[in-house]
Amino acid sequence: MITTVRTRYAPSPTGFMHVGNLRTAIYEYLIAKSNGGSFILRIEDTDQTRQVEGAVEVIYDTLKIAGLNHDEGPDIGGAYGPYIQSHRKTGYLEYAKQLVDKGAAYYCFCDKERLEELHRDGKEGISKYDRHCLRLSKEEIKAKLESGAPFVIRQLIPEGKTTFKDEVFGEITVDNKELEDQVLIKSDGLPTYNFANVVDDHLMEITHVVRGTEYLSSTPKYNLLYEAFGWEIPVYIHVTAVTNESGEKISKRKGAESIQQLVEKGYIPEAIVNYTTLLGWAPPDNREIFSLSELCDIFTLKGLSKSPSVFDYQKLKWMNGEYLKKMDFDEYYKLAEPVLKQSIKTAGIDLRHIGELCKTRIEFIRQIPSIIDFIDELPDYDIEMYTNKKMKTTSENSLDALKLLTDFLSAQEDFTNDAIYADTVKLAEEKGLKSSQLLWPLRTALSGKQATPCGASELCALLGKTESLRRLEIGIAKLESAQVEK
RNA sequence: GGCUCGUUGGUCAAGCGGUUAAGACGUAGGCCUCUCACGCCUGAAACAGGGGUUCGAUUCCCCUACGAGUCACCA
Repeated sequence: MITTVRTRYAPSPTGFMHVGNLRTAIYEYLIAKSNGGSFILRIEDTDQTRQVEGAVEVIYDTLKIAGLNHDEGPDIGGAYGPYIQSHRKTGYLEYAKQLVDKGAAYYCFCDKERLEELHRDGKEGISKYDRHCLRLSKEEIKAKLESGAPFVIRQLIPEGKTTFKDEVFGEITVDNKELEDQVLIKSDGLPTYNFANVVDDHLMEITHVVRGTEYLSSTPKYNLLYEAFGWEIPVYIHVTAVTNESGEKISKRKGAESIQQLVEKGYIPEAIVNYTTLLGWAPPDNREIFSLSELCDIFTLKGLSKSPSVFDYQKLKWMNGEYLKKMDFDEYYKLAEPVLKQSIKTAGIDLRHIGELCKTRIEFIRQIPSIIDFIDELPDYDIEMYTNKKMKTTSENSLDALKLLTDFLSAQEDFTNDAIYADTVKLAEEKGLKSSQLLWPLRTALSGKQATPCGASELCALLGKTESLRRLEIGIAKLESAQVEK
């Protein structure tokens, strides 16, 4: 029998998606796509008290940013709709009643007060529903229902043990004594998440249920439900949590950032997806840089980790730089151009070239201004920078060098990088100097910075003759006034 | 507290009874170079602890410690 793999990402619309959420979605997507299956989006909004404005849009937006295109969902439809749980409420009660008829569930009329009391009296923190309403006779139930008394429907957990198989954790057995008769249908008539989930997964023919390990302990109850209905149990894949440096599961409350915020901070979506996938999953080989479609080709359940992973910004930052380096130049330039335009007002500068120089030296586009800000305006710098042991320069010989260079550059006609470099080296040779003894002071005078995106000769070409000479003059003045002070 | 799960360098992680215990980020040092960066090379750094099983345990079993999850008419 050939069954198509169907996975679903089933978030509740809280208006926030962090890397933990994203990672679950990625794995669902990859499991489906690596098997030629379908990836479905379903919104789990059965809690009417927690509706958040615009929350569903955040989910659409995030999936789109990440490139996780779903095959079915509220916004695009599909053969198994509707894809918003609150829109499909009609069926749940009927299914719950089926369970009542089968003896796998029962009506409960206990009010909040009684339940609270029950919890309060519970010993040692263990408090299960006491099956008070299970004792009700058929007639009593009928009478209460007819009188319009509010009710819930609870799952009747049978005696024994329940075993289920998870693809990452293996077989897990739990004594049913640990399981509570959980509510299936709430008094507002809506299903609980736990019930809606089972019914919808079955109705939507979901083959692989992927979710966080927080559901590991309720999985036996799901299995009991599937068994009571006589439905086929899906493949379970429980994925571990993503934590912060302190080992706490990341959450909005703990200061996690949303995917949208990460993108706003300059992280490239592909890098976020790449890094997030590797957080809790290891590829069969040693590669680390993967596109989403490459991941589809090589993804296997085998690489999923059993222990939680700490989210490491440092490594994500590195990966972001890697993506920037390998990015197609035009695509990169589209991102860099606005930043370049803003930080360079000087006319006649080839921005594309500057962009090119920056490309391999940054991890974020926003780092560009700080490495090129000297172009518009020479920053005030410390003359200590002229002294460099390795370059064999001191403030004294730098002064001589700058004077020499002023004469030399004034006379220089070919103001291209190659020509200036070659001629400067030649000049140094003639004067019995190391080329660095000219080039180092030159770079310093032109940029006033410890680090520049290119060498001294290229700086000359970049700034032009007039500006270069002007900056040399400033350098000379700085060095001379320092000598006078001595 | 009960139950369930987990524990390889600072972090992500490979390993699936016999290895000098991979690799990556970070870190230290070096090389290259007109600076920085890129790139390249090298180094430091780990099997939580204790018992078994076995000729042999990071790998299998048990106990302890630590951590996580869960115990709602929330998802």
